[in-house]
Amino acid sequence: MKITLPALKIALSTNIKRLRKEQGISQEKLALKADIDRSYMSEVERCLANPSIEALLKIGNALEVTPCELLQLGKKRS
Amino acid sequence: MKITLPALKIALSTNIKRLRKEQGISQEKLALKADIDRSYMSEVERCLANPSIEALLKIGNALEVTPCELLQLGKKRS
DNA sequence: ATGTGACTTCTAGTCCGTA
DNA sequence: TTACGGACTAGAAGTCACA
Repeated sequence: MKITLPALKIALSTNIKRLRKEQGISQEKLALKADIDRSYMSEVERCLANPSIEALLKIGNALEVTPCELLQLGKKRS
Repeated sequence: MKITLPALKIALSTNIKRLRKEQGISQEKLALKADIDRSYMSEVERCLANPSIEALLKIGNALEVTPCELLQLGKKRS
């Protein structure tokens, strides 16, 4: 079944928030580490942005996960 | 270790080409199915584009895989 | 069937501020 | 510390033509 864009954005947002909090860092610190703007990071977490794979990669590297993991949806069985 | 943007693009390109050929469809047909431009699809496969997660989603849906699978790097062990 | 160039439009992404 | 706004610039994405 097809995934929707909102669902994907929510998955991304959830994953970022979870990983960020696990590492105990603020949105701003993460943005700094990922070398992207803090207001844009905020938009990503609020599901307002539509980031490129480059942005995804930067965030992933800052959180030490693959871009793929950032997009992982809440697990489902086939 | 950090992933580089070129590496990610190559992974994406490779995955798209592989899946597309498995399904025996042309770049053009895939572009049509994904509702994106044929020339843009060509750029993605040649690692020239930096697609958004929306574009990723469209291509993934057309190929019936998750966006996550499209970004999967050539398997490596931890 | 695909690559590529030239061009346009729109949005990704930055930078600044305020609450 | 985060949400949210406006104004701006860089680059994603669409269209068309041609090799």
